[in-house]
Amino acid sequence: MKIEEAIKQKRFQDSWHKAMVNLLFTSNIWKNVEAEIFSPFGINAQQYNVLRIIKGKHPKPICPGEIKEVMLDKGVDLTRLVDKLLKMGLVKRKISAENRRKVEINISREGENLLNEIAPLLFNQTSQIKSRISEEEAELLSTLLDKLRA
Amino acid sequence: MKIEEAIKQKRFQDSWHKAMVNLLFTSNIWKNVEAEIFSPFGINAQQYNVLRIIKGKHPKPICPGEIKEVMLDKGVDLTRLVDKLLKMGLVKRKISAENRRKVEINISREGENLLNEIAPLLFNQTSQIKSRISEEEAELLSTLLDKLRA
DNA sequence: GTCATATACTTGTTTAAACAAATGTTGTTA
DNA sequence: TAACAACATTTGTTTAAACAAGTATATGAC
Repeated sequence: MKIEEAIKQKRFQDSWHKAMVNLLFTSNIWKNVEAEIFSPFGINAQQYNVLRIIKGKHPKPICPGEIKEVMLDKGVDLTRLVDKLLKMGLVKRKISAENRRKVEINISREGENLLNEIAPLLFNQTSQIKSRISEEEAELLSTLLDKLRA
Repeated sequence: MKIEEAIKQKRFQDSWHKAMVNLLFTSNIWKNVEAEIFSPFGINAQQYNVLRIIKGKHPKPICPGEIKEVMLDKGVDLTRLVDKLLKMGLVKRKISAENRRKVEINISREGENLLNEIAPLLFNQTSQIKSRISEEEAELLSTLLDKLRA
């Protein structure tokens, strides 16, 4: 469905404006799709991403500062986000022995299980996209988005 | 800058996954750009859009239900959003005489002035995009996004 | 060693999203 | 013309974002 029908707006200022509206609209839809995948597990996209980052360093521990560096969004409240993951039993947390300012976070067995459950569901979603645009088109889309940010 | 550098991630699952990450990342950046434009005026993107929708029907009044229909995001709390616009003196609100369940909203003179101040700033931002991608590329981007949602 | 500075998180507070329940109004139907 | 469903919006409550200020620890200059 073209963006004009999707948001019931006949005309746009110009092609660039239309593209930007489309960008926000489409990303919003994708966010909702992801949210529906995460929701049954009681987590959100941000928590999922943090959990993956923590798993990425496993079995070594990772500290909030390191997580923040890797994350797309810089203004995240890691303390309270990890609080929640801890409460759900998805991670373990302790103060570093070498540097008592630092906090060492590790993924728990339950955390790993959760990621293993969610991964195929997400993969499934992405697979549906494969039927809608070709690999070349996906690369082209990335290239255009890269140019857009410049 | 390519997405790989932008988020410091060397590899992705596949081209489709990369495109989706890029989509979310790029839309987030654009949202922040918009937020910086709106912030000095004490409003956010959602309030700006609602104000534009209200202006779009001016001088006829519009009711919350109508606004909701046109909006991209369906789960908006129109009551409290309009409360804020009212508090800032940007709109006027009264109960409909024909149907006392309905609320009639009109843009105020101050509201129109605000839109007139912000419009060129937004146009300026979009113009920068014109130097980064051509009109054909903008159309192509829209087409790819349309296919993505399908 | 002591003091200033930087680091690494944590806490507090305010503001906004999200979702369900409630209120008042109108249309419909037996 | 009650009774009931549908409608349009509001209110309440819980949960999460956002941003500034605070705490504890470490580092480095003198």
